[in-house]
Amino acid sequence: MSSLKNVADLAGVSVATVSRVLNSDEVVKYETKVKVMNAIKTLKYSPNRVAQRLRTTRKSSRLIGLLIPDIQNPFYVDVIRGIEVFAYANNAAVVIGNFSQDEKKEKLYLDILKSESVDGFIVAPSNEKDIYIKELVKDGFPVVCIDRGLSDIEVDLVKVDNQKGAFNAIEHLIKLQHTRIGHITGNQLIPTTMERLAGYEQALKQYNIAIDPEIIVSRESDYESGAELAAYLLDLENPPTAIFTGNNLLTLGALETINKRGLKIPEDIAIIGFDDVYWANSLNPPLTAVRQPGFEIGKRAMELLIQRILSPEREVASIIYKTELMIRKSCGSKEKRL
Amino acid sequence: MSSLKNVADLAGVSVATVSRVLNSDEVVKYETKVKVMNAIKTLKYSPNRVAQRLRTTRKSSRLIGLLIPDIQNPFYVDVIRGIEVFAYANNAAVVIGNFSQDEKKEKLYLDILKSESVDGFIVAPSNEKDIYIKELVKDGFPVVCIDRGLSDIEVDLVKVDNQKGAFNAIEHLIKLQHTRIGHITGNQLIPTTMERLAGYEQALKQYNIAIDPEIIVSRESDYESGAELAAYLLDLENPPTAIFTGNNLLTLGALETINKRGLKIPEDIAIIGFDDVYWANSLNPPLTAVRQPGFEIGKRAMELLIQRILSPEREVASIIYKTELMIRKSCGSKEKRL
DNA sequence: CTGAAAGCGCTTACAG
DNA sequence: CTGAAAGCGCTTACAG
Repeated sequence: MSSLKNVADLAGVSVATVSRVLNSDEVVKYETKVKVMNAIKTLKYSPNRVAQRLRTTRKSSRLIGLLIPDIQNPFYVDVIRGIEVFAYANNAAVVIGNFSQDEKKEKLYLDILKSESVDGFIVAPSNEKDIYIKELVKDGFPVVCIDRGLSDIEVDLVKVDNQKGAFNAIEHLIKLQHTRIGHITGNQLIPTTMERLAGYEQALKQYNIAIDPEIIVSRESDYESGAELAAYLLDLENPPTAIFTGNNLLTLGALETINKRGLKIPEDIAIIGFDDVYWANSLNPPLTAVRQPGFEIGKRAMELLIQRILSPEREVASIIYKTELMIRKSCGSKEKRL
Repeated sequence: MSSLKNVADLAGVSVATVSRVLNSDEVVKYETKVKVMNAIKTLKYSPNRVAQRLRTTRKSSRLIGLLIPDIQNPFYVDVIRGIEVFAYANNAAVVIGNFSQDEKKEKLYLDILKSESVDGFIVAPSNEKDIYIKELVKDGFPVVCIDRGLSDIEVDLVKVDNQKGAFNAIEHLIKLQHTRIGHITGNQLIPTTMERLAGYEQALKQYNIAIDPEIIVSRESDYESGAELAAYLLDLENPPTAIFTGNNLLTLGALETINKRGLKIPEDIAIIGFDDVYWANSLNPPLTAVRQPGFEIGKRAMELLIQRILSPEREVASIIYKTELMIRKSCGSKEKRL
């Protein structure tokens, strides 16, 4: 790979001049510029991003650090796609860290990313008090949070109105005459879990349905928990007629249990999930779900991050997207139940 | 963030010495080492990976470039997980490029990764002749290919026996008395597509079933193609009784069409897919599929890459994993059909 | 308009 | 056993 020096030699100018034309500094004379451009072309020169990054300031060639709790969750792959498309358009590369909801791993990745001098971070904090992320923000690194915010500290945030989304889901179920609605929540340390639970409770209250703690169950936010907690719910003496699952993975797990028992959806048990998937129609019956715009969330987060890098002093932004209730067939239809 | 210089000053030694203890150079005197260690601890010093990378040689702090055709495909997320876990254990970070089967984007990412001075590449070439990847190999960069090889050039490769996997799938169908088996293949420019097609044809031949080109259909390797091609197959005057789909996305798409038409699986139409997913049991009925060990593939690729970086001259390795036929319920059972 | 020089944070061959 | 110095490939303030 050729260097600035090589280009300079070939063009018969100094490295400073070459650097100037690369950074489109207006001062350089037209003829010089042409000579340099030609040299660049014949050497197929392209700047070394590592060297650029070692300098304190730079305008382009960014590297973005991404800290994701679980890459197996399709919601996050949508987010990643959004980030990546926008990054690509901005000549930025992204370093990815998947910490699997493991704080030790989160810390290690954070350290690696810091020492890679990334220009900024996009992270989903493991919880509201996440000290590592807080430290990052305090230390003045550009960071934007996705999906989950941070308490007691100002930070850019892009997420969804979880409470409203859950409320809509439960309301939908209620209008379909369900009154005994179970809720499989995610890990209760994760802020979104609590917001969705709040939406669930709010809907029940509003429609004067008593909240029964027996049918609100919780463990981790993963597939196995979904499967096991669904089994628990179905084994109850007075089982729910509908289940609201707190995320993608939980939904899929619950579905396994329901299928395994040969239960019919929605006749035997209705199900509505938080998080939509692009293959919701491949499920039988198609899944009714609360859709988060993952791609848009990623894209917006990347935009905010670039802004933040450019103007560290701009006010903190909090972008709350609306969810969309994707009504398909897993909750039944009004006619049927009436 | 503190630098080598800061540590050196605090410890009262030169930066060279600090660097030596960091790189556990045996020569440094015990007392000096202790002083330096303390300084490192009090300053919470951690080396700048960018500066390290700017130096030509280094032993740790690697950066790995990953070029993936489609992050929406669950197979690749398994691969990524495998890569990432092994990378993490080796203090390596991974920069990810998702090129969506778009050659322009592939080229751009490759350029970015090169100028980030990554220590090596793990890539799934867009096809066997992929000139960019070939160039990379010729230029002496450490690269290991996954899923798809390269023609006319020696390169480390980790993949699966696609032909055998497809053969097994078709044989399974045949033993279940299916004789009219449709095949929705992926993009025919992708090597794996052709290998799977070869397995399909081999099985039919071996069991003396005529190959009917009418029921071998192909477009892209994505969801929409799966949905549309399944519709095409089902609309045929003499439609197949079973469909073999060439990958994950194709399977999901076909499932949507089958569900939409209210067809029963496996009674009305049997389906077997290449690629398993962790939520295959959440499908109704559970999907019979050819499983590729994605996680292991990723892990192995990362191992090979590290070896390659350490000894660029070692012989080229070609690791072919076996697939596993995951028999569930989407193809019916022998008893039923007999 | 252009060049020489300093410096970003490291590592390592060379002296001593 | 340790330090001074060169150099990796850039950018930019300072001269001219």
